[in-house]
Amino acid sequence: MNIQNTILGLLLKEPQTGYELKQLFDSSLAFFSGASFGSIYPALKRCEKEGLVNMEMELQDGKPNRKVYYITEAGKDIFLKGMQEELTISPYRNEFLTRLFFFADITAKERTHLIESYLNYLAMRQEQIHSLADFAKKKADPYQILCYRFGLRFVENLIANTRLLYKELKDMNK
Amino acid sequence: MNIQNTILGLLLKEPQTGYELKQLFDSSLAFFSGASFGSIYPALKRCEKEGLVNMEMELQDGKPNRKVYYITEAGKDIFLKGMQEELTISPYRNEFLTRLFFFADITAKERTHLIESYLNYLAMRQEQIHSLADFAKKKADPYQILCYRFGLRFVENLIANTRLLYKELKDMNK
DNA sequence: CCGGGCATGTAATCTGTTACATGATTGA
DNA sequence: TCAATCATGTAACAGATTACATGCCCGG
Repeated sequence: MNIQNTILGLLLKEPQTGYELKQLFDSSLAFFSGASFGSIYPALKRCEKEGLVNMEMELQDGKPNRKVYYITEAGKDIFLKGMQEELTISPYRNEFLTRLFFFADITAKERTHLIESYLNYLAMRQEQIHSLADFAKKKADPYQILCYRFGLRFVENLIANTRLLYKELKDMNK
Repeated sequence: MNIQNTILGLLLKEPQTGYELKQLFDSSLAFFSGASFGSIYPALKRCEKEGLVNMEMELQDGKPNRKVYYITEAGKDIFLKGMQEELTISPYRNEFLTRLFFFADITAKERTHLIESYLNYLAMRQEQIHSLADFAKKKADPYQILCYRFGLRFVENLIANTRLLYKELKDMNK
């Protein structure tokens, strides 16, 4: 699922502006997706040109006008096709594991620091998901709640795994 | 860590050709990294131009000549700088979780199929790591063994998590 | 005789981010 | 007064992949 199809999926739930889509990418979707304005706005224009969405301008005073995008039947078709395609996972690059692979080349202090940085990062990710509890309770559909719970367990597992690694590292020097 | 620095790290352990580096990316590093020839060969050329590696041609008959690359002191410096930089994790896109977020839009059959596909994928990943057992026992340094063990637990957790998700999904229809 | 392994490389393409540009309002 | 929020957009760049091009040897 590229950004375009993810946007179509979001518009299927509710018509939105590019700005609001960005906020969704930064909150509800932040754990497993993301997008910058530089990719959202061009994608919306492309979709409009191809008839996948319609745009309606909402005039505002004081603030810039809002361009609200609605998905079309053609857009829905494209989105569903993407959802039904065989699942192909593009090889994902894990920065932490790559560095761990080369731990022999740095000092003990640097090793410790890297693991602690990673644990800090994971704590931040965990908070990020926890902050979605409200969304999960109020606006999420049952499957999005599964998604939320899956994410929670995923981070918990990662943290436990990293702590174990930390322990193993310490035990090596005994 | 971009591909260039990963290559430098590998050359620090042992001088290699681009072809051999590709094999490493496809085996030992496959779980958390990856690279195509189209990125490896240009990276090696760039490194040579910048004095980060030296090249020695090994003439072969029957087969094409091998270009063996050796890391230089300058190359080692660059690699270590990369290792010592603050850990920054670029937001990673999870194809499966993205689709799960939109499960409400597809049929029950398609939902089941997607989860099963993901479990198949994870089983493949698990096999991929298991196939490194020999490497871990013979050629890996102690930290690479930690990396290997971390990876094993990571997939195991993911599989358990996905099975739980599967169960939760089934329980929804009761 | 054909596919796969060995071995190198380039060009076109893709998909996205970062940085820049604009500009009004609101709250600390 | 200064930063943040609302709101849209473009241009330059980055970092890779895919497909193509070459060519010999070996085993089934």
